[in-house]
Amino acid sequence: MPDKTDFFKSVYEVTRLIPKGRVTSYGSIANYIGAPRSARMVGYAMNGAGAQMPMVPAHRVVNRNGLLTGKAHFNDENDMQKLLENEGVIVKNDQIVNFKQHFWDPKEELKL
DNA sequence: GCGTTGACGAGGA
DNA sequence: GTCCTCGCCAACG
Repeated sequence: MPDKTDFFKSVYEVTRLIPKGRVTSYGSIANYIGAPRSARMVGYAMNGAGAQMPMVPAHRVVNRNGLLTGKAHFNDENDMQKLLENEGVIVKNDQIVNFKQHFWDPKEELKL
């Protein structure tokens, strides 16, 4: 019976499970952990992603639009795009190209 | 204790 | 397709 505080922990956990070269959306994560209407909390939880150990690959998490909305929260805005491109994800104008192709849904991939 | 903000998403017009 | 509104709930001032 996870406490409410485990919400953040669950977010970090799922985010770490994102395969290299794949991305997902806050809503998908929220939906997977049982908070389909609390996508904002996922983003808020990501606020401490860089403070986690090991670091949570928050750069693989974008909004449903495929837009790098959280880039501003990284050490350097270019880092997020750079990291994604380094993993094979093409980013153009702060937006992921072929987003649907790189999309990774925990509900579909992890199932259960 | 209260109002505002926010790395979002879904639904309606 | 776009634009607007509401919900969601923790953190901040």
